Amino acid sequence: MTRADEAAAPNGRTRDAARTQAEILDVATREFARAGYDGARVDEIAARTRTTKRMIYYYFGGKEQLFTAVLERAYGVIREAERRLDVEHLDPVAAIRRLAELTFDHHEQHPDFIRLVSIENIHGAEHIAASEKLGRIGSPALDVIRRILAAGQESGLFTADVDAVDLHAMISSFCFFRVSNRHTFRVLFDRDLVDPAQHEHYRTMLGDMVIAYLTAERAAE
Amino acid sequence: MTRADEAAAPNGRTRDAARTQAEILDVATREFARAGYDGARVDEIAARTRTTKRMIYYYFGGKEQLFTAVLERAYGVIREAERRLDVEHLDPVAAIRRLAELTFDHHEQHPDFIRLVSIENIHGAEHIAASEKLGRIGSPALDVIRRILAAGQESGLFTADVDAVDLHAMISSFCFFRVSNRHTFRVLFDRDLVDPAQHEHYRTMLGDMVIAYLTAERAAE
DNA sequence: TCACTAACGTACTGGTTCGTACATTAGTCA
DNA sequence: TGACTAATGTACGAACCAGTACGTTAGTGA
Repeated sequence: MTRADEAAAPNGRTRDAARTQAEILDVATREFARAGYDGARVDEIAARTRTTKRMIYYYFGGKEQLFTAVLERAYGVIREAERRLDVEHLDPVAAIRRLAELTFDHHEQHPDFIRLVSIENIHGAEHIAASEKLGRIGSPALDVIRRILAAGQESGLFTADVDAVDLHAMISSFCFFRVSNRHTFRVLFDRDLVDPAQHEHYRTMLGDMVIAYLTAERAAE
Repeated sequence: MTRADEAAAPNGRTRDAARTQAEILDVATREFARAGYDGARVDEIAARTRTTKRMIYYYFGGKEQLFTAVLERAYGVIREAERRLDVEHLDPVAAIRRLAELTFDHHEQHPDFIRLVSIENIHGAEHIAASEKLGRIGSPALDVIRRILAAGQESGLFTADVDAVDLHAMISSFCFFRVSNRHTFRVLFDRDLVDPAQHEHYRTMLGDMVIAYLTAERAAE
């Protein structure tokens, strides 16, 4: 049930529902990320698969549902990474920095995911709204942030009274923008935000920004 | 040469190249922002105009060039707003906050612009790269940031040694994300980042974040 | 081993959509 | 005022593309 089992094939053409579906999802992810929802071609996806267009409709129903399935899997990947994060042993400052870096790294390593989310926003998030899987789960990152924030605020280390969702937005915005807008930013300002040589530079900048915000001395509010 | 001059029309149908072009651009902006580049329909744009599809090709050449023209005008609007900004009389902290708020407000008030930029990034910024107008101008905001940053760093008020482009990226990321990703964010985290009731909340958060970053006490670097 | 079904392939269609060939009219300048 | 051109309208075509009707084969359980 894990992936393909090429060995079992008699002459090369085996029937394997799970593998076929996974292959379609892989190719569809690239195609949707490449060209957007309307720019993506079902025929193109089929052509890059070892199967045919008929199978896409057989397994997923249509282009819309295929895109929804692609989104569900992409969100699943980052949630899994967030779940694996362990910051219990760190102090609040180090823990927040660690979480921010996880988001930073994941976004950088998964530009297709960023593109899919951008595309989904162009379409008003209608696909994830219709998805049952993505509807009411809530991100694991949010739970982590909540715990760190509570510890940091209680100890007096964190002076800002943000809530977890807003802090998540702050971290995500920096990480997301850097990848999603790198093309226009490069053309307009002649700077590559995803230049590997600047990786550490921006990673540090993000952490500094978040920590500075959380620990700043506030004037009387 | 400013806009239309309805008065001159004898019975309602006048020939006015400037007005026709402006009207096409207005409608095209909405249509591209609504549906993305590939989702936008040239026929739909023509239908919502007082002219015909023929005119779109007559004046702009094609769908691609029309989209480029739409982008050029949209960028022109924000650059004009940045040019009008006057922060010379403010101290560096207030000046940076003021500039951040300008970006914040502009992005909030021009969601179509945000969508167009998102769409352009999906397409690798190929249209603005091909544009002569947008190629080598550089944003007025950048000049403003450079001056403020120099003053703030000289006076010792700003401890961070960022450059103007990176600071611009930081400010833009927060403002852009809030608008561009509001749909997925609302569905996934049940929070409307563009809720009018939270306008001041996020505006303050942005300013606090940037100022905290710029003025934070750094450990020895 | 045979029947049954899940998995798969081929060929096609109906609607859509960008773009254009061709025809026409309003303004303007000599 | 008449000729010339910029501006505009109509009708159509060719390609493209999501989706499907119909037919076939591999595995599997009785």
